[in-house]
Amino acid sequence: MKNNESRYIVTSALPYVNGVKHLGNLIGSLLPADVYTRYLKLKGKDVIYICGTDEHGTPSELSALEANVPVDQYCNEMYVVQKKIYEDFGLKFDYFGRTSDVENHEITKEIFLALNENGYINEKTSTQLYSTNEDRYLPDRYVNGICPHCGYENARGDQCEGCSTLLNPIELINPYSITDKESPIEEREVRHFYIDLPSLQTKVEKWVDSNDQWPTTTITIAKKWLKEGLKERSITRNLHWGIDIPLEGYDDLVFYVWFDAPIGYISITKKWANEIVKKPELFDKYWKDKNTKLIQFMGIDNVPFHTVTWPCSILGADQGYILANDVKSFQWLTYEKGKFSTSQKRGVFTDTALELYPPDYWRYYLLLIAPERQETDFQWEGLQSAVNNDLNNLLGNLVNSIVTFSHKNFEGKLSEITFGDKEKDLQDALKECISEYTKTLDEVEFQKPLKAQRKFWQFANKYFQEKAPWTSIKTDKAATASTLSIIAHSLRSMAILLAPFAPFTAEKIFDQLGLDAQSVHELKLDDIVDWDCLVGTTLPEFKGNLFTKISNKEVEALKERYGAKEEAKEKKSKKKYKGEKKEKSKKEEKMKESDKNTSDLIEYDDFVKVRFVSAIILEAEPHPNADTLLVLTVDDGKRKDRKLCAGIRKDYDAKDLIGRNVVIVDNLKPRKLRGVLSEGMVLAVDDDEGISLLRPDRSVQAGLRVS
RNA sequence: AGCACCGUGGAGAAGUUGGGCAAUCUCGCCGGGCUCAUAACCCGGAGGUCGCGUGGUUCAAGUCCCGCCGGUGCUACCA
Repeated sequence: MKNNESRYIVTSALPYVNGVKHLGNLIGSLLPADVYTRYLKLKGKDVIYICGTDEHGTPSELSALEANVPVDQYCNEMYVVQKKIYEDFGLKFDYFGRTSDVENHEITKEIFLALNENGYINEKTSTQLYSTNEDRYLPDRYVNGICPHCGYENARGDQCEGCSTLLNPIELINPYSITDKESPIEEREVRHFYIDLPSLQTKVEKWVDSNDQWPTTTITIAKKWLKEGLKERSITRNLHWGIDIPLEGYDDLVFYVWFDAPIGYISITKKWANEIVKKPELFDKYWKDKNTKLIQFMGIDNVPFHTVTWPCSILGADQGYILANDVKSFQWLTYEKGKFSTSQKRGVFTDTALELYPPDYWRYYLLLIAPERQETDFQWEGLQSAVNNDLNNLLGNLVNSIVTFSHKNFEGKLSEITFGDKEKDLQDALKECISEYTKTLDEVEFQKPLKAQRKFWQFANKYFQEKAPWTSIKTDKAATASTLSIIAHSLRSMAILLAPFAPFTAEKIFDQLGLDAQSVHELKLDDIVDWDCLVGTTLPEFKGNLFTKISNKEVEALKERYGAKEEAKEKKSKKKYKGEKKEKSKKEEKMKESDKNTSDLIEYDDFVKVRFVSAIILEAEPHPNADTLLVLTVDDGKRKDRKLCAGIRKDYDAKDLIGRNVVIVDNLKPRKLRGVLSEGMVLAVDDDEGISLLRPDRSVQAGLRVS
């Protein structure tokens, strides 16, 4: 039955070794790849799941520096930490390796040499900034300085956030290292190897075009890069931590992490073949046989590397490695309407998640909201609802019910099933569930197969309710026994279907049904429907609830603790504002009513907190990135270079504003508006005719306080 | 700025590739039923001009086209 086509390699984007990942990273590739692998196994396919840590590059070096340990030791430690977390989440890799392993060094060098042999490698020199105290060359994003175009003081090496001009770090005035601001900076000539992507464009384009079954987002991104035309790309860096260049005289260089990281998929498989299963011949069978299907999971940011640059390396090296058959990408997961942020401590990280709740709670909820088509939002109430309503009420309670009822009346013995109309409906519902489940999983979707399962859970509850065994027990014991038995069999099917998504729960259900818990992972699609395998067996005594509900109190506390509160409030008020705007245009009367409301009076003390001062406009120019904004330079009595963004462009010409008196809010927290820092706010009113700036009755000097 | 994606009842999502009879699901809300189980489960109901345009195409648009507004991401040496 197993033919050549049923061999798969599933990969998840390699998590960077630096630090514990948040839930977005988990659902963005690791978790779906695990579910998909488990599903392929359920289908009886020959499949391996390959992942590992991506370890090279500047961030590793810096993190190690901060932790005050050698970088290799740092990576060793973090590798262990991450690996443990993923295992605890039930991610069942065939092998979780590392890009710093010797196999990756070897294969990366081989690929480089092959590319060089085939004429796709060029050497070039460029000027790079070097931080003398740190003894490091500075990647673009690790250097800040004054923007030569707009004078913005903290322009990044790659792009000025003030005027959004793309920059080369050597253009910066007074550049400094963001990791050591005091360190003197030198310009140094360095030579680097470049991969000649332009020469490989036709080949990779042909390959991309042959993959019209890819998800749309994947294709769109790949084609966009190709359309713009590929540029030569440097594949080496002046770092210490990385893979050496296998040529004489380049001891100061290592490969750029993005060159060697994806090669990790190959090298980790090699290590798996050699050391885990000890069948070295499997390596070629998986990676060099055209009948292997490579399915890669990743966040959307990784798509260009997996559809364009890495395939270019493989195609250019031409060593027979296969390319991806499917590149499944995920959008971002947001956290309570904001971003997950390591620095601001917003969001839940994988280690703390496991301390809070069992892995299946997270797996179920995250997969239910998997950001497949669009960004989706993690919300504590969502987790609560998924756990309480879906898992506990529908599934857990049904198990609970059957076991206790059966023990009360039948000593846990399961009888044969008598099939009537209702039973046939239940069978049909399961068939439909399986059909939806396989159809959507074959399309590499995750929300839908879960929802299909939930639908069946509901159906089973409904059946149970309609059969009302607590009533029938009084009159017809045999029929009641049959009802319990068919539900017990349904639960067995549910467990098998659920196993790829929530493996621990599936095991628990099997255990409660008196089956071997581990066997739930070994059964195949054909084993799911079975209406007599439990007949005559005895259910074990009730082993306790499958789930524990999450209380409202807990949710409140969690929100507080993990930084969800503030942001949520902010967003709410934003929404309200939007809503008001809508009403304003449609139902203005309501607005007037709310104006009359006197409950919003403030104390004098509140008023004096806001410092309104007079100012004079010195310059005005259009905002580079926003059609509605003007950037004003004003004299506020203290400085003559204060910049304010004002949304008045549709009603004012920049040139008419020079020299005008205005009133500004002096102590408003500066905020960046579309890339330009606005230090304050100009007062204006707005009616049907447009915007009108406020000004003193006669011309006055700048810096006078409004009182 | 360019490009891409997104904007669907109070909340979160599906539906947009191939336009078609009642816009789907989960939660929340209102009312009812049942009691084996963890205030569970089951049934019924209210609530949406599918961001905006009195825009275009069409017999027909949430779905295609145009414009606008809002949000997010990417723009190649952070990974």
